[in-house]
Parts: sequence; structure tokens; C-alpha cells
Amino acid sequence: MRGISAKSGMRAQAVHRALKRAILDQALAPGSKLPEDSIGERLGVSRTLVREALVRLSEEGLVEMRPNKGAVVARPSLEEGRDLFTTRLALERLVVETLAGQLGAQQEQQLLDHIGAEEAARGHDQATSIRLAGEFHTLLASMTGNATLIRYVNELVARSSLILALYGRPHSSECAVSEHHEILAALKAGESARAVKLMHHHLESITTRALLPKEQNSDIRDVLASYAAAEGLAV
Amino acid sequence: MRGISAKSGMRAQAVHRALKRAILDQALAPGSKLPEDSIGERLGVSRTLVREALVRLSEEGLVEMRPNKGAVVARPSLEEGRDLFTTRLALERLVVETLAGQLGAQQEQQLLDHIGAEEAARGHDQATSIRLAGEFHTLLASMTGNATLIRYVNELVARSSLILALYGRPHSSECAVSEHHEILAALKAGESARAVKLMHHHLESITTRALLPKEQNSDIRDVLASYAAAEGLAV
DNA sequence: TGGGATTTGTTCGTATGTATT
DNA sequence: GAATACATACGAACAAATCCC
Repeated sequence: MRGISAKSGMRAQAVHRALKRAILDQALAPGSKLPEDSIGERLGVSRTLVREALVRLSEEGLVEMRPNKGAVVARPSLEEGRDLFTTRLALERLVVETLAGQLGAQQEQQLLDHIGAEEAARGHDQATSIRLAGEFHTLLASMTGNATLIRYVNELVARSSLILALYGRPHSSECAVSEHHEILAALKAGESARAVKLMHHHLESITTRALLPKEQNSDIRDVLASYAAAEGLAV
Repeated sequence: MRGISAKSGMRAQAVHRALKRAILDQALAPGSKLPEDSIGERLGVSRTLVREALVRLSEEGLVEMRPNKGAVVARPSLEEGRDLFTTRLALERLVVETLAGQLGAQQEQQLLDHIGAEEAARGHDQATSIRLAGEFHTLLASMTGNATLIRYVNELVARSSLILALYGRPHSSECAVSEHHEILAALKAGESARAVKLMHHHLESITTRALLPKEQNSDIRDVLASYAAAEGLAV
């Protein structure tokens, strides 16, 4: 139960990474309270450092800080989820456009290895599967060398896992590995437009798989609308 | 010389806004040191709150925090500048695609008014001119209603002003107002592709106006390369 | 190199605000 | 609605690193 040990000035970042990891692993589910005191006690640092980490996380959209009421793991709405994936697509489109036909042999191998790891984890290790699926996208982004782009894609991939945790269907991330393979093939072939199209399809299928439940818990008036129409009632 | 006065839990954000404004107004130039103590003294708060604001600003890319060495206003490199504009274009492309043919009468008027203000400020109020030019883009983004997109466009527009402060030619933002007008016209007409093309051209002209000086202050070896080639020397 | 001045890193106490009974 | 318990907001002070002469 030793706390964080690192040289001066680095511990806040360690706290940040620990919390981020816990959130992405869903050890801390969306909505979970994040009391500065108990976190600090658990990690062996004072509340100040926990606070700094929470501020960082809130800037990244993983944590929501409610003034005077403490921080909680963010619980993005369905609409925020859809907007997030829309934005993510715009950025990942830039990623594949940048990378098409530009990958070095070493990079191609790295991506192949990654996809291999995804296949290896498929089926029997759900948590790893999910993590690797996200990391494929951040790995691609990192190969652009565009710092801003990398940072935003990382952020959105992280937040995507919150969305999937809230609204995703169980076992919904399994079918994506082959799509990763197709994207890589298009990039290697330098077929930019096809890579964009594949990425579009890939992200869209994630979105709809995850966000389709929209119908289920929407406003009762919307739910009833179709029944009314079927009965020749209302509008 | 009164300090910040606001209710509990809001003062850190007030510090954040004050510093951000000072940076964007170039009252604090890129590279300026940001000592926690003197800032706190000037704003009437303790270092704790200044620190929180600095952390926020560093997450936004406006401030660079060097461990044990204090924070400074960010000084993005030319390469970071180019990457930033590339990313910005990908996002603003999404903005105009989302908005084309979808603007309400009220929104069109708001944009027209804004462009009017830009024209009014042109020539005699450089600082206002620059600020309004950026705000046109954030105003457009805000009309999408996409929170993630809004946040990133805001961030990149803010950081763009750092780039322009560092590498932009003086008086370089003057010719942009008419381009804003053209973009609005394309959006009103619902001509999505044309709006995208105009936005592309608009941002690219800003980029090249600003980032062309690359040649001037680059590595001396690069500078000499063209002379060497002209003289049939080296490679 | 060395040592004092300055600035950052961190802890913790008190005040203030929120939730609960 | 008041009292209590608990969490956050903020600041003062100490420790450690850096800078400067």
C-alpha cells in the first residue's frame, strides 16, 4: 500500500495517470464520486496534488468538476456522445489522409503487430480488447507527428470509452479488428479516399452500435409518436 | 488595484480568464514568464488559485509549465504552427459542412453584424481587428451546437493568435473580412462544397502569410542550401 | 564553486459550503 | 429548519529546486 514515489514535480502527473487509467479501465465508472481526500490517502499524496490532477482531467473531459460539490467521473449525454464521434471522425479523417501512402516499413510492421495483439486478445480478454481497439487509433494518430492532432485524438478516444461504457452494447467491440486490417491495407496501398471511407464506416458502426439505444430511453412523447401514427392518432 | 471579487469556487476561473485575455491581447507576449507570486499579488489571490489557472492554460496549450522552472506563455514552433493550422482546417471543415444550408435567419443576421463590426474596426484598431477575426470562427463553431467541436475550435483559434504574434507579418489580418463574407454567402446558399473550399483557402492564406517567413529564420544550413545549389556547390 | 535570494512544490489548517437527519 | 457531518475552497508556511552574483 505504498503511495506514489517519484521525484519532485512529477507526482501530480503520476496521480493524473493513475486516475485516468482507473477511469479508462472502468474501475471508476461514469458518475463515480472522486473525493480528494480518500484518493489522496489511497495514493499517498495530499489533496493539493489530487486537485491538480482532477483539474487536468476535467480539462480533458473525463471528469466533471461541480463547484463546491466535488468531482465525478464524467457522464456524457447521448447527444454529447454523437457530437464527440462526429468530431472524432473529422480528425481521424485527417489522420488517414496524412498517412495514406506515407507509412514506413517499420510503422507498417508496428501496426500489424498491434492488430495481431488485438486478435490475440479477442474473445477471452474483454478489457484488453477494448483498450487495444482504442490504442489502434491513437497509434495511427501518433504516426502523423502532428502534436495537436495526436493530443485531440487521444482525448477523444479516451472519452469514447466513457460513451461506450454508458451506452455501448456488451461485446460490441469484437467485430472491429478486421476493419482495422482493412484500413491498414488501404493506407499501405496509398488509397487515401478508400482509407477515409473505411474509417468513416468504422467509426459510424461503432457509433450506431453504441448509440442506437437512443430510442429506448428517449422522451415518452417520441416513443408514443410512432404508436399514435400507427393508430391514426395525433400527427 | 482591487483584486478579483467573486463568490467562492469561481475565483480560479476568474484568474484563468484574466490571464487568458492578457495572453490573447498580447499584453503577455509568448515566452513571458508567469511567476505565481506576482500574478497572485496583482490579482489579489493566493498562489493556489494562480497555479490552478496555469494548469488549465497549459492544458489548453497557451502556457508551458516547466517543472521547477515556472510557467511561461507558450512559444509554439513553426512546425507546431503548421500542424495546428492543418488540424484547425479539419475541424473548421466540419463546422461549415454542418452549417451549410442550416443557418437560421437570426444566426445569419448575427454573422452579418459581426462582419460589420470587423469592417468597422478595420484599419484603425488593429487589436480589435485581430480579436474579431478570430471570433468570427468561434462564432461559427458555436452555431453547430457541437460542444466538443466548439471547445477545440476555440482552443485552436486562441493558439493561432500566439502563432500570428510570433510569426505573422504585421497588418496581415486585414484582407480577411471579405473572405468571411464569402463564406457566409456560401453557407446561406447551402453550397457546402464551396464553403469548404473557401474556408480552406481562407485558412491557408492565413497560414502562408504567417508561416512563410520560415525561410528567413530557419537553420543556417537550410538558408545556405539554396545559395550552394545556385553556385553548383554541395548537394 | 558556493551561497544567498527567489521561485516552485507540497502539506495541512481553517473557513465555507453542501448534504443529511 | 437546525444541527451535524462531511467535502471542498483557499491560504499560510515549510521544503526543495533553481537562479544569480
